Amino acid sequence: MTQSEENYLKIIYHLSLVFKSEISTNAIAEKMETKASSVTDMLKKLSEKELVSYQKYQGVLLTEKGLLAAKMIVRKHRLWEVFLVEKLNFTWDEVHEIAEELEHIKSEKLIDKLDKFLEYPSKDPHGDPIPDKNGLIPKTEKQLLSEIEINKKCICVGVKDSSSEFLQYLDKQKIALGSKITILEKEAFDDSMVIEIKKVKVLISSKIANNLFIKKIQNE
Amino acid sequence: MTQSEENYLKIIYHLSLVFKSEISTNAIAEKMETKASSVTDMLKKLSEKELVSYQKYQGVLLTEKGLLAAKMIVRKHRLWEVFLVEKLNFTWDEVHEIAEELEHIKSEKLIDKLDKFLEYPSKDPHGDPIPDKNGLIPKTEKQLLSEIEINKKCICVGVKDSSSEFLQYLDKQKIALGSKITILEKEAFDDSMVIEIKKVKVLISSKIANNLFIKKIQNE
DNA sequence: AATTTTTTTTAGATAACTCTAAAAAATAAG
DNA sequence: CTTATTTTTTAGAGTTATCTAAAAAAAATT
Repeated sequence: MTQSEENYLKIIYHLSLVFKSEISTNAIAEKMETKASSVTDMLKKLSEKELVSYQKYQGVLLTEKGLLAAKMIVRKHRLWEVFLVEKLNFTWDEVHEIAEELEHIKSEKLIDKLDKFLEYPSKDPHGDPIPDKNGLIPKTEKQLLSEIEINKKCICVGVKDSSSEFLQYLDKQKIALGSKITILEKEAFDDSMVIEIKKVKVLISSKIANNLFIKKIQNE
Repeated sequence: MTQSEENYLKIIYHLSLVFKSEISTNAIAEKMETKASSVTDMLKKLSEKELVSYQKYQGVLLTEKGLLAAKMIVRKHRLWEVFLVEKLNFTWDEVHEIAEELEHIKSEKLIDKLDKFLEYPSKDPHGDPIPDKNGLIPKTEKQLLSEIEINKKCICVGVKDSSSEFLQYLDKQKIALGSKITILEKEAFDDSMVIEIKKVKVLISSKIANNLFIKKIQNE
């Protein structure tokens, strides 16, 4: 499988988690930052290899085989991210691009040994789950901060947007995975909120609240 | 720089360590397992980029710029090999192919952090020196086992051939980097020798003796 | 239901890297 | 020093992945 094929598969996979039905040519083109005609060519190729089921003008779905292949790429990407942060001391906003390259290294043994070296992590530095070698993905209940009621306590478990800008903003506000957050106020007009984190009150816009995954703390 | 360009540069570099003068098109083609015509095309391209100085029919030499670029690829390759052996517990005969892929990952910061993580190793798992970030290569005096006189004691410091077959043969004979070797007998007829290693006598063919680098032990 | 707009596909072209076959240059041999 | 051999380059073609522009199909609008 070429690097390009792997990139397409991965993007189709991510899109299919959002839109449960067929993925359109244009949706793929936009994510890949390429032209629809290029996508059509690639879809034919992936279809030949039985990695996707593709009907002209109808979009694509991953086959079983394609789904597993996509999960293995995601597994590699996220394991490398853990390595970069945990072992090489990269910050969480720096690792995505490097992992985009590392995820294409072809050696199952390498990934299994890396997994062991990292002590079988279940989440990457952004809180996203790491598929195991059979493609099984650890389920975690998580909600967007924007969905939580006032006065609730919760814990930050992931980010929806993992762009450097957003991650660096979180760093600045001292919000990290594992941080405890209490919602003090909600402003209905613009959906902003005031939260308390490490004894400090912080104003959070709706855009931020819509990109931060949290888990409610039980028994509180 | 593309992966292909990097591979050519690296091979020209390795060849230029053996043949000190211009490297021929055919020599490169053989090492790259490709056709001479493909090499000619690439040499023109590398020449355009001022990575090699190339005169039609006269072979190539690396420029300063090309030499440094080649050394950086070698640096990456060898650092990744150390990582694979030291951290992921690969054996020394398994790491070459994986490092061939890893060496093309483009991030200077990654390599510097990897270097630090590995505590700035000066040699890879086969005893080859690792260029530092400026391209400086730690010099080590080493000789082939075949060049050593009878009754001398020496220490194994590297391999000339790093094919899996040779490395696995060495493993079988319990010969590793750092092993102490004493030459007990030399047979002039076929240049074979008997050595003692870990109290065991082993017959070594001339082919083996010509591919094992050793350093004489001083004061003995 | 017909028309307009959007989406998707096809057709043809380009760039990087490779190949085969033929031509040109360099080297070796008689 | 002329001829034969080897080496290297050129010319033309194939592959993969991309693009633009035009055609075809699907979806939306009047």
